[in-house]
Amino acid sequence: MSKTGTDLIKHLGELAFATRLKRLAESLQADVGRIYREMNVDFEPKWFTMLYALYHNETMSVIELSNLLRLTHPAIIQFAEQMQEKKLVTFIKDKNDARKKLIQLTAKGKNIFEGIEPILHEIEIANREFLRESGADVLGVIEKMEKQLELKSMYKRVNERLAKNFRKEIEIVSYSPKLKNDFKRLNVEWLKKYFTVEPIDERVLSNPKKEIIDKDGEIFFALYKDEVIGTVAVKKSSPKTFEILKMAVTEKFQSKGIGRLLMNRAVDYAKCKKAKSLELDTSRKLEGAMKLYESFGFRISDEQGSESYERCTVKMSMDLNALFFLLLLSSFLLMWYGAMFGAHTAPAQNVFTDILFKAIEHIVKPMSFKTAF
Amino acid sequence: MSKTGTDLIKHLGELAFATRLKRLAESLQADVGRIYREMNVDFEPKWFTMLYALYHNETMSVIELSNLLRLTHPAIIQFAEQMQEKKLVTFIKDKNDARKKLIQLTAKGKNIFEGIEPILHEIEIANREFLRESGADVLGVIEKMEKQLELKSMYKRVNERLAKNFRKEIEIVSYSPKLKNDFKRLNVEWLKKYFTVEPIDERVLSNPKKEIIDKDGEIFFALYKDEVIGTVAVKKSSPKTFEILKMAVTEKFQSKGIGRLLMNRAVDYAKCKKAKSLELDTSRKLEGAMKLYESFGFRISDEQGSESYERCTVKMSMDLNALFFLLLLSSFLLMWYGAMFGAHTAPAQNVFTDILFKAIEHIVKPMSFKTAF
DNA sequence: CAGAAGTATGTAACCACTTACATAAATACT
DNA sequence: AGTATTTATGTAAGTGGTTACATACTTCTG
Repeated sequence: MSKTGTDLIKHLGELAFATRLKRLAESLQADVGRIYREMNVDFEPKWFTMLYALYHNETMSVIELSNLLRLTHPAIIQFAEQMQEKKLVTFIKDKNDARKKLIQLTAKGKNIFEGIEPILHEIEIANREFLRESGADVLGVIEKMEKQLELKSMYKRVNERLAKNFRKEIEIVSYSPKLKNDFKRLNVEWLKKYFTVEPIDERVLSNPKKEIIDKDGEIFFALYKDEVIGTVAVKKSSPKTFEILKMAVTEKFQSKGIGRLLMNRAVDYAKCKKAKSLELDTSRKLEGAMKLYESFGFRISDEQGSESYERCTVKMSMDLNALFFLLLLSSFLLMWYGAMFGAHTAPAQNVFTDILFKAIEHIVKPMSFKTAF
Repeated sequence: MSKTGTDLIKHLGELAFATRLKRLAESLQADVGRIYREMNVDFEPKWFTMLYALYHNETMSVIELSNLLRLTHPAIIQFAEQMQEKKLVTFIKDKNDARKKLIQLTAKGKNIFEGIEPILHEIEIANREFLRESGADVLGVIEKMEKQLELKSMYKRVNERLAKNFRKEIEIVSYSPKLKNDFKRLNVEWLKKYFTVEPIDERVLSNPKKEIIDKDGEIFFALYKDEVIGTVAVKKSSPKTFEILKMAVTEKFQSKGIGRLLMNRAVDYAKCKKAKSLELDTSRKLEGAMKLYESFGFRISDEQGSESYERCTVKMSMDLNALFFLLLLSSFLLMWYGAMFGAHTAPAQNVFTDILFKAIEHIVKPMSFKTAF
């Protein structure tokens, strides 16, 4: 007990920040609720925002209220029914849209609202004074926090940190015979989930040595604590072109950047082997994978219908010379902007980076590297 | 819609401050909950504080946890049972107190906690960064707000403002025959609630002219919008002493300062009639009333058992000369402290005022005015 | 040492919502 | 014009607590 004082939530600081904030908010809400109750107006505090909205808007639909009050639509329906019981609102069918139920304040409803206005006024003043006493622009800070969360939710913030830590523990290794079964297992997992294991898949997955390694290729594996969680293969498909194929990350560990680690190794391998271009087959169905490939510089070179394969294939490719040029261009742009903004890492700069990268992508995307260079 | 933008809660500013705060807190909590869920640890976020407390405290009772986590004891019991089902805690009977149920983490519970520690660490850092981005000492501001509320709750803040506004609309009038029934009605209301209407009450309440007015007395009434909501009587009980009696405020309007308004008028009346001392009868049962009388300077002069009356009576009295002296003393003290602190109305000064008044009361309370002067 | 008062736990019912799912009507897309 | 998709509402069940009340045990008081 002595280790944590008498208020654990407070003691936990940033770790229980949300809980503490909620506690404060609930204590304030409870107090306001008590005020209304003791005034014995025939009215419940939870209705207040809805009453306010209807007082200023004549009629509103359920969804409109739901959006305005940021509550789910069942909540609006429940409140509306409670208020209807007290004869504070009536329901009207929308003439133009038979689905819509319009909610409208009755005369009694308007009266109640006008009746509680003096109370509202005092609540507002009491809150204003309370906020002033706290010595900071509290509403401003809240607004800032809301905006910060809109830019990047707390979920994303924590998750990104966790993924980064996780990636540090991943080891990428090359093919060895004892990993043969993992190569097959990992690929069969997603093939079965999205498509079927076709004969050509079966041949490659069962004979990695013959089908990949012996074709001037390599297979990489992602290891996490002795567990094989991902793989990718790369092989020569023509004298100056390498193909990337059989990329797989087990479901439990997806969206954590393992694919990127594997791709990095595969592309590096091809570069070492003096590849001039890279290609791969994928499918529109595999959105995540396509985004990953695009981020590496792959562009769609040939979109087939569902003719030859059951899974309608998208061919993607990338010219490694063009990529080199692009990197050079980016570096120059980055240096220029670096000079402009100095060494700060302020948000403004990040926004600028985003715009810059978007712009680069816009220039680059329409080009077909195969023909442009 | 256009009048209120797309977020009513934000639009309402100070009026919906608590709701907005709660919304922010809940969105943060939901995000953290999602992190835990996706980590698929066999653990729910709501248990976290309890797990933390038990990890650092070996065993804790239900009430101890309830105080530390600031949750009600049924909440603790519910969480504890859920955690027991997952084999995270066990229950032990306290050897010294058979009522007590001690909650203790199992080995599995400790393991789970250690397992989520890296997640906790990232949550803490993500929150810290988030708070830093918001550009103010948010935890400090929250602490300040909590303290501000501890000093005076939002309920009290709003209520005091409302009561003040309400009192402005109260009119105090003197006796007139058409108020005769109100005098009786208001007094019968509380007499019936706390005691019974005894013959002596009945006589006074039914003959106000003869029993009060004709004894060099007066009856005052509090009016609110044509409604008679309170009354008090004052009459001469000996050549230099006046008695205050039959004070009543209808239940609906109690705790709003009406009693004080009535007492003020009654005491003023007695002063005008050159009274040297005031006296009244009341009962320990009527706590609120006794506090009011004390705040006017009345002190207990004679406490009878329940002999003569059914309601065991407390006699209170006050020497008006002594009161005058006391006021003089207070004025001097106030002047002195005014000079010391200047014209500010900072909280420090209010605290000082409190101490000062407490001190004055301590000096004054033990004195029996009847004998001291 | 009995009885009153206080404390620790247990339990039921409620509260203010939410999630998940269902259905009907409107609109978009061949 | 017919079908697929989207939108608006309805409904049941769940969630994370709370309040109110009951019961068992302990401590205080005369």
